[in-house]
Amino acid sequence: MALSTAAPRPLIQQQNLVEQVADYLTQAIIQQHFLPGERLSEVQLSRELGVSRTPVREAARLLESRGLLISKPRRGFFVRALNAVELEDVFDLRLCLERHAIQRLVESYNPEAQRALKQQVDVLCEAAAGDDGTRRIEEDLQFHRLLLHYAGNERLLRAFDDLTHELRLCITLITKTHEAPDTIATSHYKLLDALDSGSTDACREAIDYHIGVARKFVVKGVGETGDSSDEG
Amino acid sequence: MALSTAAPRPLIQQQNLVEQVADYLTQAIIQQHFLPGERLSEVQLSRELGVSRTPVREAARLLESRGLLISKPRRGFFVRALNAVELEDVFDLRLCLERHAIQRLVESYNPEAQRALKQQVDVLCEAAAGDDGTRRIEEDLQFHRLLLHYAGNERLLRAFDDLTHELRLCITLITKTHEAPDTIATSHYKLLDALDSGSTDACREAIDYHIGVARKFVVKGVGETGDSSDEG
DNA sequence: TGTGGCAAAACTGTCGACAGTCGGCAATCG
DNA sequence: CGATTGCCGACTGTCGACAGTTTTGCCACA
Repeated sequence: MALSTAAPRPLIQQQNLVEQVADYLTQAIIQQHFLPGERLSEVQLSRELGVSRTPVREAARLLESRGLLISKPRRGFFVRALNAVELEDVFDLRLCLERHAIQRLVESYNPEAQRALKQQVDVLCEAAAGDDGTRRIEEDLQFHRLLLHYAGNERLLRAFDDLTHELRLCITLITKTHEAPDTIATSHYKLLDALDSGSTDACREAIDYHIGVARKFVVKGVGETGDSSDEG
Repeated sequence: MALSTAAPRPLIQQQNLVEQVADYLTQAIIQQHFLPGERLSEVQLSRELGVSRTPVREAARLLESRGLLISKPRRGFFVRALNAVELEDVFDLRLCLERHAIQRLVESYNPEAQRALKQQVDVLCEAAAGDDGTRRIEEDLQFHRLLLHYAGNERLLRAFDDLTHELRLCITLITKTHEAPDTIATSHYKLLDALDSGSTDACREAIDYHIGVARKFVVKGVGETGDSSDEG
């Protein structure tokens, strides 16, 4: 939210039906009101939301491009189900992006970035102490988003945002396996320390460890629930 | 091409209008039939292609998600114009992805991958000797796509494919500044040699050099034409 | 009781139409 | 003569409808 990239958008914008439907669907999927692999009926949704099928279709296409839905021709849209391999790939790509970002960032580290990141870690720690698991994840992601932002490559940030959509696909799972508050705190402060040190090696080591831990927790969680999907 | 502009009847074989329109638009944009920043009228396009606005809209949304078009609410779709900074970001992300891929690949390098890559370099060299600039680029990209493919991370490959769409946005520009055939050949063989050596450092050095050269050529080309776009 | 096939229902892909909105042009006012 | 306001055309966002396809439900038959 706070990441306004100098976008001079209209101050008052009536939100499209498409965006509203997309938000609704996204939340419904994240909160597992639609289970992985479940089919979404356009007509049923449009009746439910009181709009025509057109905005529903366009919203569904949008979510498909974000990796939340999968469309099969003449069959409709299905909630995407990530299996263990796909989730491993997601974390591998995340590692790839964040390694790059933190190394770019350490080259141009400045007080503004330092302050913003530190503040976000504080917010995150506060959230981590609370009960809202979803908020904990979101603040965590927001920290990493800031990291990517201050790396100074908008395209890199977009790639990361695309990834996080898929991460949110199993957010309820993550909330259950998320680390303890103190672990989160120390883990993120280590990243800040590495940045402060100015050492690219230290940064790389810190981000590798950080993402490695997250990966281990989440992938293990998926393995336990046996969440997988075959499509034919 | 496949979509004639005013054919009498079976304009389009009944498969998937959205994909066909998307292909048509993609080709038209790549071949600069629609110039960067140009506005695309839904009604005009639908009349031109002999379909209704619905498939056109969905195809345009698809191309928007690929970064080829930009939509402004109530204004329509515009051909995306990459400025120098955005193009630098694209190449920076490409470097990020390919560095990661080649280091993953060197860990699991096998004869199959080796053979496929070598064969593609041969194809590329053959294309490089010819006159078709677009094919040269496509074979080049195909080599790198294979590289990502054999790295064994499907999600990484998808991120790369997303990037290449944006690269194709200025493909006519790239054809003009593309390296000489012999440069291309030696450059790609160096990558193969690095992989054969099994050294991660050598691989990283090779890919850094490789992408650095490409970046320099393309960004310079954009700078010369002064291609930029501001949006309000 | 289990199976195969047929008919009905439901759904997606596509279409044309309507209404609200945006940008440009001209008439009006200072 | 320049700035402002109201109007007009064009276009997008949204809708309901139709046609072809897929799924479902049922019944006959082994």
